[in-house]
Amino acid sequence: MPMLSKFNHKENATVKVLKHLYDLINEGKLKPGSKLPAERKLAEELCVGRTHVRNAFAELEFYGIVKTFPQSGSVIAAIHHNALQGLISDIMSIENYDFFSLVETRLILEMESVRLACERADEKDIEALKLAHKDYLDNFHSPRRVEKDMIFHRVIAQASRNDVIKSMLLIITPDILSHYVTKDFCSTPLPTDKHEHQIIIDAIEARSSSKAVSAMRLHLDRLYTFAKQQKI
Amino acid sequence: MPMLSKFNHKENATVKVLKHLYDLINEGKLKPGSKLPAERKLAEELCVGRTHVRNAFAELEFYGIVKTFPQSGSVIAAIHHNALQGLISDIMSIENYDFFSLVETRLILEMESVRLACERADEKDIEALKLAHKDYLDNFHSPRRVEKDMIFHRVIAQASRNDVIKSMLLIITPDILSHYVTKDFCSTPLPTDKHEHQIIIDAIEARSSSKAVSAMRLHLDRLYTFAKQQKI
DNA sequence: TGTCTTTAATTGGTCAACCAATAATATTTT
DNA sequence: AAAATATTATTGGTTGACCAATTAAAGACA
Repeated sequence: MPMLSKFNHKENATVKVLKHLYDLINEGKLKPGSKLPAERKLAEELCVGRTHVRNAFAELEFYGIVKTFPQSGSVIAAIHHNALQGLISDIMSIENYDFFSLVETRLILEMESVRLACERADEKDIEALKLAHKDYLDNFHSPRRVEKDMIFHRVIAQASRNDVIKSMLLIITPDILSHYVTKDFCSTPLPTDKHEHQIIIDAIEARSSSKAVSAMRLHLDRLYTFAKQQKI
Repeated sequence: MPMLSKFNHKENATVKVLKHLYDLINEGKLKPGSKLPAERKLAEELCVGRTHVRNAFAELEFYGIVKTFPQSGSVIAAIHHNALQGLISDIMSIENYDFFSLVETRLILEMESVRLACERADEKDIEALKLAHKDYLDNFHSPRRVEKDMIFHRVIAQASRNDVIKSMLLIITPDILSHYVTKDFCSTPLPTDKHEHQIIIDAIEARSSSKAVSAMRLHLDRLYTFAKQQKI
């Protein structure tokens, strides 16, 4: 049950608020760039607790279309009402993601991550990478292997010097993990994994981004194929 | 002030809870996979309101490392304590992202988005794309142009059939927008933008992913260059 | 009349009490 | 003694009240 949204949308109270804001925009009662109703007022009008209103506002703020000022109020982004409605609509429709999309996205981000790492990694990064790989090898036959692999990839993301990509991987990787422990994927370690990690390290050290990217693709190919056939 | 984290980290009460959990794991008092302390208990121990504890738990749940069960308690992910600490540490360190990383990530996601759209878009998607472009052209000399452009790109993301990428773009695009309205970027429309959109549409319709990707790169090149020189 | 000061109302942020569901314990029954 | 049942305690979820800061309004003064 992977989520990219902070809130569980089974709780309809929050989406009720979002829907109401959507309607207010639709009716022209809430102009883009203007202050939106006070939390208490909205809560009373919709007969929901103020907590839910605050949750809705927080989610909108997360997506950058609302800015809340303490003891003053909240304002909605000054973009056209059609765009606003589209954004809110998208936010409400955010639910659980399918496994394949998660894996596909991870593949993309990991490939870009390692490509950037080739350009930007310094000696310290490469040292950390080698250490993470050693740690991975030491735990190769233990259940910790999966987590050590995760750490290995996080070190690469760190070396990419792009905190946005790093955070995005941070978000989706645990979701993927929880998915394939239930599907009993990766229960037995493959010896090829050892070499694949080493190839990636060598490519980064040699600053060969093409080699690093293709090595990363190969490394994640089994997961990708697995996700693809799960989809069907 | 772009954030990828739902919570404002200026409020130190929440990070105080995260730090405490980190310490508990460090001291071995909180074992991976076990139940973590009750919200009330933590709140009292740390002399903070339960709201802050709940915020911390919600953030950890967002990143998939805790799961909360109503009227029962919350459990922490059953991964090795080193990995857990790394995740919590990363979460706490999430702050504002630099503009360049945001733009770089957007470029990556947009290119992949349009590549997938070439493979997966159906007639309905292409129709919506043409409509969005027409809408863009109609507002080319109005301040709405920026939002219409945003919608155009969202239609592409929709056609990519990858909701994870779509959501990620949804998160970072408003941040980028707010950045370059303050920097007075894109204040005057460039005629080339019109043709660039059209080239992308044609490439998608012709299922030519290489053309579509390079067209997208070209389309975002001005923004990318702008972000690059802002970085210095 | 116009400006400054003071006061009252409104706002988001925080907290503590309450609710229903769960888990643990005590009690009864077989 | 063991199992089933009833009771109590604990849990996350929710609500309403309170707090300090801000804003709007009213009043005083020039």
